[in-house]
Amino acid sequence: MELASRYEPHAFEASIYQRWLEADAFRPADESDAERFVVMIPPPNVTGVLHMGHALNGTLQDIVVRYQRMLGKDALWVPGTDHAGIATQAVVEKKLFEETGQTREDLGREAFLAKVWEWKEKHGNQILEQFRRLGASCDWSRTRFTFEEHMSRAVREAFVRLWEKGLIYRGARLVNWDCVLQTAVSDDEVEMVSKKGILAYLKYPVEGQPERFLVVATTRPETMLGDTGVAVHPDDERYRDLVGQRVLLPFVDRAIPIVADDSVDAEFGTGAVKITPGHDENDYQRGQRHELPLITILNPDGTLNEEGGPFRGLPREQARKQVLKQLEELDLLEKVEDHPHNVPVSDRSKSIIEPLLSEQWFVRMEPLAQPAIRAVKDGSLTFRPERWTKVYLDWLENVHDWCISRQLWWGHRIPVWYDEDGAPLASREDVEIGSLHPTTEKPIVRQDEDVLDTWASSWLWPFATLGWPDRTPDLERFYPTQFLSTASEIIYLWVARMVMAGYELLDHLPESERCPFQTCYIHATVMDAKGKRMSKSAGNGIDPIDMIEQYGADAVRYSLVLLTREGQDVKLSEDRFEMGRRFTNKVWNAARFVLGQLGGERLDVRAERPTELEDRWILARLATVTRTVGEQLDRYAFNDAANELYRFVWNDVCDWYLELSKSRLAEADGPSARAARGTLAEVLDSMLRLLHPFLPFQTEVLWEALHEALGRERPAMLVRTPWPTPSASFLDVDAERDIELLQALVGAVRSIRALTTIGDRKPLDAIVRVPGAAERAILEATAERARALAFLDTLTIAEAPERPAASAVGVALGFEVFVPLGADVDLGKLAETLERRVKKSKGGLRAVEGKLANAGFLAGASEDVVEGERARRDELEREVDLLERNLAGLR
RNA sequence: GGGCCUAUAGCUCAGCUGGCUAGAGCGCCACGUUGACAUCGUGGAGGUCACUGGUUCGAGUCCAGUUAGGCCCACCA
Repeated sequence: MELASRYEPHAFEASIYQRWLEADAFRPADESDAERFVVMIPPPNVTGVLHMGHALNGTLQDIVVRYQRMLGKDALWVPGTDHAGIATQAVVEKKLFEETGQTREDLGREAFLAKVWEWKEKHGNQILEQFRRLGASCDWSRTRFTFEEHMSRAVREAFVRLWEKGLIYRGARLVNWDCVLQTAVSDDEVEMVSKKGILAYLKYPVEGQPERFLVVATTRPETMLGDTGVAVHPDDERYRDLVGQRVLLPFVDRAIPIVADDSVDAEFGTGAVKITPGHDENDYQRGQRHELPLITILNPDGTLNEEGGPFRGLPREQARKQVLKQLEELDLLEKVEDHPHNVPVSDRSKSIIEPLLSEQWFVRMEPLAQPAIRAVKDGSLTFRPERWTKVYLDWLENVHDWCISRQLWWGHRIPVWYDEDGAPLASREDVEIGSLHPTTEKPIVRQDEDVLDTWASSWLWPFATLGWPDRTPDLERFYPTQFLSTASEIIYLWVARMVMAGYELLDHLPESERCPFQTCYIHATVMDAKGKRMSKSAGNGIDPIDMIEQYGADAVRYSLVLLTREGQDVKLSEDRFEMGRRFTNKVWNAARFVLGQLGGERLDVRAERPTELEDRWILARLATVTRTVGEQLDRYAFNDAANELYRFVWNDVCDWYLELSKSRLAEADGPSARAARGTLAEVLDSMLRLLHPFLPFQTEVLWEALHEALGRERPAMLVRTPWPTPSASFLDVDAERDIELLQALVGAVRSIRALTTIGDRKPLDAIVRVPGAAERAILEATAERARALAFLDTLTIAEAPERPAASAVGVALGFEVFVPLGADVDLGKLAETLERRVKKSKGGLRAVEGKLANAGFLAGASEDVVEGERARRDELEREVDLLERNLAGLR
């Protein structure tokens, strides 16, 4: 096939992906004894649009899965989406309101849910489509959705099991109330945001002591209407006589007690704090300690209820202003100060969270946490980077009960039914209204209205996707999984809970096999160029699909991996993708060059024995790189592997091997040319395989072209081709060392040539004197190719220069380079160059001598190492000597 | 308040268990190619490795402290 001179990703990506799908290339064999390797995608929200975090995470997972597949394992990557209760419901409600002016209540539960499903069917696939654009090799036949029928069964099974063990309870608690979405949200969905805020000093008249006031400081004056006490520190002299007395609450004329409580900080504000048990977690606890009543002053929508006295019906923000205004009019407001403080904000609606007393369902977490803690302690679960282990453990060791009920419609309905007296019944199956409660024998009258937190389904993800609670073949075969890659912010929300669920619910397995994944890899957070987190609201996001369209999926993948150091957040700007684009272009052109050389002739690559030093060298490098990259991928060191390949492809293959081969390839069909072609084909073959996990599309195209160029039959697709094995027979230490000599020679000639002119041209020939006979032999053998690389017409390797009168200058590494008589060498610059090199070499010499002189080093180092250092010292000494002689000669 | 992370060339970052004569990519300067590479190659300038102490024969690398930036957790009204 004809290959364009520039890699054009769009010409291939879609069709290559289609061919993978048609070949069913991403699906593990139905029956196989091969080792398995399983990855579960962190299901993105159905409402989601691919962002850079997804793109990075998708790339990393795909690299792992493709690599493992090539190793011959049954690699399975299960894709899917999360129904994301609040987020999705909010999207659809908003759309409904915009289009028809209706609310969900107007439609009713059934009809509204139908709308959400309709929306999901229409838009819910977008993000998975986007994963395909990236090249994700998921087994799409196993695509799952957290709200599908099967998941509902799993969710109910889990709920009922926990219920039966007494781990689920219903209780009145202060929960984080989202007044916009009108639902409880969990602690983990609340974000603390720093706000300007105020600190208001309110004067509460002391009962029975006219003209005496107790001043309390508060950031939320409107909650005073729910006050049921005032607390001071027991040791606070100022208020000692007031403890046990009462103050009169303005507006509602309620007498509330003054109590002493250790939790009060006498230094803060006035040292007196109002107690509002219904609207503050601390106050709730103080209220409990002092047996104070609890008054709720808000409606679920955030307006004041009948307890609000004159402010009833006002939204809380307005109530705050009104309370202050009217207190001022009554002369009960001492002052208002600015007071920056943290305010809880809902992740979803961005509205300020209100602590509100309500009836909710909870899961007792402490017992579930124990096995999850053991999992990391006994090594069943490893975090990468390791430091996240501590974050995970800290949370588990101080875990709070989990509020699992949500006042939403879009979600798994809580599988609890009540009889006419309100006695609950949890059931795996739907319970018919009117049937009898098995224990109370009273008729069932209703199902609980609430639904479960989204995470109450996604915590079952690693096994429910495989068929649990049924003991399906998939579950038997693919659980537990090996690798989970996700974002740090969901270690609590998701990762820890999955581990708990695995241990708790997969009780048919021995404990050692329950942990849902072996390695939890926490990927970098993608920041913008200024180091700010990328987010839609900040508008600083870079759309991965835009980048794919601009640079190609492979380039985007490679750029992301090159930029992402393990454990290090990554600052991203658009121009960073240029790096990946250049690399894909380089690979493309290197391949194009090689393919051009092969030219359709049927070549038995392996039959061609290497004839030259550089053949042996590049094959040795290939063997080393193959081994190294394999090891790096085994330990999920993606960035290291990408760097290794980058250097190999660009510096070794392109800059050296291809260039060295050119003069040989020119001689049509000699043994050297044939060996070069054979080696090129061998290197390209392995290189494409090594690069495939990173650049799946491009390598697949080139793979086909390679086999065509070799006149072979159409091969298996690269996606299903085995990973190369590092060939031990290629390992060749001598070749690696000798090529360094050659590279040094070329470097020396190049640098002297740069400083030399003949008229207005550069000299076209040079003579190099090499000190040792062994080196000379090597260099003579490769002089022809070195000449080409140094842009010379002739290059003579000689023991003694044949034209001794020529300007002789030593540059580096033991060579003396002579250029023709009449050449004009920039002596000033040359001297500078030499001086720099002398300085460097001397520095090196000092270091080596220091090492050798050093008793500790000698004692700690093996004889080989010491020997190496000695050789290095001798070499450096020669070098310094030569350089200094030449420098002296110059002057 | 507790915990974590980061500080190395103009920019973005490598530098694993201490041996470095501190690297890469981009950018910049010079030269060369334009028959694999709307490019590529070669050469070069540019760094007291945040600061202060310590451990060591030897510290960018380890320890302590300081400073600056970022993140997470936490109930200061």
